[in-house]
Amino acid sequence: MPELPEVEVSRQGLLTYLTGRRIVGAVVRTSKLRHEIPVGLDHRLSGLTVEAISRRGKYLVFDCAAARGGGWLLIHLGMSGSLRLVPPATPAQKHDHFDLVFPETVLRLRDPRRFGDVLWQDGPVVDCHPALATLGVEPLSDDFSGDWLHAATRRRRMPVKPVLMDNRLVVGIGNIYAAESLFLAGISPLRRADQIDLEHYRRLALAICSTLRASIAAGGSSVRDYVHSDGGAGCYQLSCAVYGRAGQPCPSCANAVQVVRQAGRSTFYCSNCQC
DNA sequence: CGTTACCCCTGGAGGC
DNA sequence: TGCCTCCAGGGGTAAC
Repeated sequence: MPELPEVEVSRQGLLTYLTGRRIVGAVVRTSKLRHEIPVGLDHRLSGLTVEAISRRGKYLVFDCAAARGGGWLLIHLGMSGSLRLVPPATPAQKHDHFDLVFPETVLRLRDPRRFGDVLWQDGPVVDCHPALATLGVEPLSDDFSGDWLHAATRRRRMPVKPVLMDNRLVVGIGNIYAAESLFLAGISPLRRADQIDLEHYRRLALAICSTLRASIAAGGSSVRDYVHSDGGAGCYQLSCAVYGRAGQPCPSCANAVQVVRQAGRSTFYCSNCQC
């Protein structure tokens, strides 16, 4: 579920329901996800108001009266995390690790693999939190471009695909969108990052932006349902050109889509269209 | 410094 | 039916 577009659409879905709402408590059922959930978080959150919800990379960032003595709640969904709004007193199920409780609704985090995170940053500044401090550029911001990408990869001898997934460089690009963007740009995922020229990086940056934006636009309705309590019904499937399609015809040239292993992850691509 | 190998954790799919 | 292996949209760390 969660790469940048899914997190962004979740954010947009939650905005309407939670902005301006007062937190009455939190429930921690599993203390350790990727990191330990801070002790006393329930007490710290109680009485604070959610003033805004933003996103940094794949983190959801809840502004809990940060400028007025509160702080920031950070939620990362890892590989298998999901958020739902459920009615108060809805029984928790297996893997429901954390609740943010409001008078009229509960934001519930479910995460079977527990690669997600619930973190807290006290005070007015969120960027100093260790989880955010080393993050790279937002791919949908003005700071991101082909020229920037080209300059930032001059000493990167790794294949371009794992470089795209390095969140110290660019955030939010996971295994799916790395593959899809490289396909759209006609660049092989095996190419060394430092051997790709400026023109191709300009194509790649445009491909990344359009892929992410299209996914945000397309994901809207389904992830909004996902955020609501009716999760499960009508699971939305993103239509991919190459990801997950090993052996199937490339949508452009009909050659079989290839799959290889890079840095422990599957990489899908068309060896005819991408070079 | 850049790069690799491995670890964290559960569940689903498919082979036998 | 069970047991086994492999795979999964993320990310951190130790070691070379």
